[in-house]
Amino acid sequence: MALDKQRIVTEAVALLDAEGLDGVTTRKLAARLGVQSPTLYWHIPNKAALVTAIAEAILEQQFPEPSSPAPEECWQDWLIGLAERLRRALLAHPDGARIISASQLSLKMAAISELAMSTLVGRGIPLRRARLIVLTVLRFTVGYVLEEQAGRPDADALDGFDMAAYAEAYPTVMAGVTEYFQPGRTVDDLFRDCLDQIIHGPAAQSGPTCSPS
Amino acid sequence: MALDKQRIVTEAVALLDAEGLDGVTTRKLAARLGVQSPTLYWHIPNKAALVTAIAEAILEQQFPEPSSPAPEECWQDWLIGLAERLRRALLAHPDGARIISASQLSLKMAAISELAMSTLVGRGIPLRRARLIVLTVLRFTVGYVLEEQAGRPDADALDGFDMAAYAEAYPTVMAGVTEYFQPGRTVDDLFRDCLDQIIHGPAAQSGPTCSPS
DNA sequence: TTCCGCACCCTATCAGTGATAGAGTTCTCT
DNA sequence: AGAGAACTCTATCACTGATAGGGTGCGGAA
Repeated sequence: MALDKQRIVTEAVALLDAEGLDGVTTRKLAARLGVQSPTLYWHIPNKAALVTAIAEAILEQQFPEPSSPAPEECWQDWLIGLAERLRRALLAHPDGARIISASQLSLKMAAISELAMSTLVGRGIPLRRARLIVLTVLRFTVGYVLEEQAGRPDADALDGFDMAAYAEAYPTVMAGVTEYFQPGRTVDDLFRDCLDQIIHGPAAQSGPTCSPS
Repeated sequence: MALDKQRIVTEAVALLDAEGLDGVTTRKLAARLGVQSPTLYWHIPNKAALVTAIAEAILEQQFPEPSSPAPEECWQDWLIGLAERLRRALLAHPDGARIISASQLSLKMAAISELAMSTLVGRGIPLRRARLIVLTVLRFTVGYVLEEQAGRPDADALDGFDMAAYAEAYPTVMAGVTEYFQPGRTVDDLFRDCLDQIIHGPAAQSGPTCSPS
């Protein structure tokens, strides 16, 4: 089978799924492709470019077409859906958020921004506010998933960890998490509630009110 | 001079300032300390722990004491100030945001969360809302600075880049940035405006209205 | 005073990383 | 048939984080 950039990136994503970002090494990737590692450099300038290509592929997978604008639903719900799709794209692969933030100059990300901003402007939102909202939502989403995917503490870091002391030192944080997850709420709900906080503002108490404007 | 963990971390931060995160290598760090690299492993279990220690040091520098709660100012402004301090802490060193997000189980970060949440709860905000607000603000801030500090595209990635095509493909994004920075606004203003979006909600048009509740 | 043991630093070395130089090999077009 | 582009190879570089294991010096106990 011919070895082109397309096939390299596809296999790189598979390797990513199997071993995580740190496992994506030129040698392992070449081995999977039945080739020696220097060969990759004929098709790809360097590893940073490879990571960027992986990022584009991950986004492409969840946002194939420019993603249709909303038909008749309010822009708030639509934007929340967009952010949730983005989050799902990042969560779909290990270290997804790290990859996106490491990739430089993602065109796909720019396309998402463009789509979101133009949609909001089309709904009558002033340009500046549209920019602020979209920027806030997108960067929040990346930051959120980044922490969500953060390597769970390995055994070394955990043995010197006193759970009881932690709970005592940070009681409010502790109370906050136990309170939230009490009634069967999930981490997806938490993300959703944070988005509501951004988009609907302080008024919203979990639920799409979709006030005009 | 005795070589303890304190001195190692201090010198590591200096090395970070000089060469960025990728320049922080065990050998270079050891050389600066007048020592051989394996010596470091007597004081530090592995490099991940070193990065975590650097993260704590960076935060400590900007948040020395638990950071006094607000005396009489409204919590909105206080929280914005807190986020701005966090942003400044991350911007104060190269790759600051990357370091924070790479560090696992930061106690200093937990302390900041605790401070923020307990302050809001003390002002009468319900526990769940306080958690949502604080979580949103903190993760947004990290995501924001992360992109802010993202390596500007190196010359290789830039030569195949058509600025005109970019402007044509993403006109709304382009218009948004030129509009925003037109009247002498800075990136600090942009961050501030995004925070307003989160904390004051859609009503706020740049300016601390601080409505009750 | 001797001597054991711990704290600390060393040399030597490992496996693995991204990347380059330069020598084949094939495939296509003239 | 032959030139040259397209592609893959071997060999090697400079570095990385990390470990093994041997020293050195200073403590306190005998």
